[in-house]
Amino acid sequence: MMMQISAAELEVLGILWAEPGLAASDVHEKLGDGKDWNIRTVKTFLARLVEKGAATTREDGRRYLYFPAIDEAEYKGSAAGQFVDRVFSGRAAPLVAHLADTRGLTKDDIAELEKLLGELKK
Amino acid sequence: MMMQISAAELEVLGILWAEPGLAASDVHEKLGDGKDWNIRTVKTFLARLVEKGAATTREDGRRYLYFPAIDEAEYKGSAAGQFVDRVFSGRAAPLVAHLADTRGLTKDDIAELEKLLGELKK
DNA sequence: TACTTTTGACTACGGCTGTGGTCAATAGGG
DNA sequence: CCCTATTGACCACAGCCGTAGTCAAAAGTA
Repeated sequence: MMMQISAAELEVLGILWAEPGLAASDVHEKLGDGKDWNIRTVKTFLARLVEKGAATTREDGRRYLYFPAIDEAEYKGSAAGQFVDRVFSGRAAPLVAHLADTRGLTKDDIAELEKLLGELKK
Repeated sequence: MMMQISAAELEVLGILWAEPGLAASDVHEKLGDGKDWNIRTVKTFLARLVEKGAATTREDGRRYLYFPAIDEAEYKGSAAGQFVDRVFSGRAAPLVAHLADTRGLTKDDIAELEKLLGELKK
């Protein structure tokens, strides 16, 4: 059973995956445009990630530096699995079909998927 | 902005998509093996789906028959979109790659995806 | 008719979530 | 040296979620 990480927490964890060892204020600054969370909100999410075992801290003087404690690829794979199970009864193809249908896939997406399929067939 | 439907509610809604016009007790009976929810729990989910506008009712004597009020394909497409945005920055290919990686794709999946890609390229 | 079952309506309740406030200690600026 | 800004620790609070319980009316059953 995979750790339960909320959307907001994942946003924060994503920043740590991209750049481990940030302080809370750094994470706050690196948030995307849409997310104008209060610094305390960011700290709450960091604290919850630590509680959940998804991140760890190292003391750095008066503050903490935060590091991811779970593997990005592993987490994403598991999340993807849960999602297809939940919504698409475990079938990957309908998922891609729906994506293609509602938002379209770029030429790049298609090329990348083809390459991937080529490798999988071996 | 898509309706927010929880995992448990979606399970119930899935039953209504497969067979619209069921009563609460019918839905209860049709639940998969793992889900041995109390009938009252099922009724709570049905009521919440109605509150959220994801299902509607028709009176049938003393009870209600429940019908989905949102389109299955549309919902799934939107859910898939939100998921890839949230976890994979909107890229479909890495999602499939992770699925392949952590759980493997069946020969059927691969064949289906290839067919799909063939159509998309046209 | 008297009892049991089913149904909808309403209520409960602890955990998770998003959002941030309060407080006290400390570090840095003037 | 004093004031302000920053930081962690702790707290709050409403809304959603999973999981039902209670109650009263109605339907079915002996």
